[in-house]
Amino acid sequence: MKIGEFANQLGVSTDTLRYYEKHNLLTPLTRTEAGYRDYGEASLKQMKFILRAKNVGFSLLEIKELLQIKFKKHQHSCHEVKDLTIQKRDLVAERIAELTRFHQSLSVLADKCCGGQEPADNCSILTTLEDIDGLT
Amino acid sequence: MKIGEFANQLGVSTDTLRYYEKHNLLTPLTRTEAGYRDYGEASLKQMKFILRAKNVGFSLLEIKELLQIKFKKHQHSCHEVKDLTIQKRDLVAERIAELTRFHQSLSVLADKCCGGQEPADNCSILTTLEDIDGLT
DNA sequence: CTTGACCTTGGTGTGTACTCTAAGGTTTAT
DNA sequence: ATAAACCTTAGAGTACACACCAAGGTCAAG
Repeated sequence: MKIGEFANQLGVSTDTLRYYEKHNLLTPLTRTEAGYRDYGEASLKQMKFILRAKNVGFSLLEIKELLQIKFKKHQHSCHEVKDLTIQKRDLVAERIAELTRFHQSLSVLADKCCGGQEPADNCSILTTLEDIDGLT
Repeated sequence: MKIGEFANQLGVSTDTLRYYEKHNLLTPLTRTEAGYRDYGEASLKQMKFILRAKNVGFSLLEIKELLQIKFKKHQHSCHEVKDLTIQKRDLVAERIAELTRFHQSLSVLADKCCGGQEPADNCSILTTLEDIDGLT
């Protein structure tokens, strides 16, 4: 299968596939005589793995680690895989916590403001940002 | 006040201050004879505004908008300010929702895996990423 | 046999918020 | 007088995950 058809099947761009190849996430096993990439069943499976991993929030770098483990499963332990997963989960949790603080602060600000059409001279959002030191 | 002292007082780097200046967030009013930036009380206030806005999650671009409103308060309405705030809040909420989905999926994966020292040949995390199509 | 759709490589551009470097001028302390 | 510590500019580099482009080769249909 050439790159275009392969990309279509997966709903990604050919650029993406070449990018993944350059970054050692997925390399087609063979090339045609003309030098075209030739993707097969194995490539399809691997791409699906990558896309699923992306869907749960892993970065491409993390996915590369997962793939290296997957390639040599018997040389790695369940522990390693679970560790990666938990590390990622905790990182995501931290980011959620930070964004939740933002959301909270923004809600407080928004609630303070009348939102009317009058000039913003006394807008409580602006004055709060000018005056208050807290708001972490 | 020269840039180094000013930066120290605020806990930011001199690079950051020059970066903000280049992007029209904060420009010191005057320069010394030698061409050094000279920061005053007004700059301090404005930097505090910027840092607070950053603390609630606004991007530098959004902060620039807020500053433009702040400079000409009577030409803008409360409505505009509240709109910016609410737009940002909703954006943050979307990102939180996405990350929460990630967190959920990662938790499910982690819970499935024993995490033991045995080889990863049958690791449920890997097999789940290989096999299952759902996991959105 | 030529047109159009595909493929190749290598390189640049995007957004965000800085950080770092090079090459040089200024100020302050000894 | 000279070294340390500051300042200046312009420009490049970082992370991340691609998208886009140019210049050219290849393949199937009409």
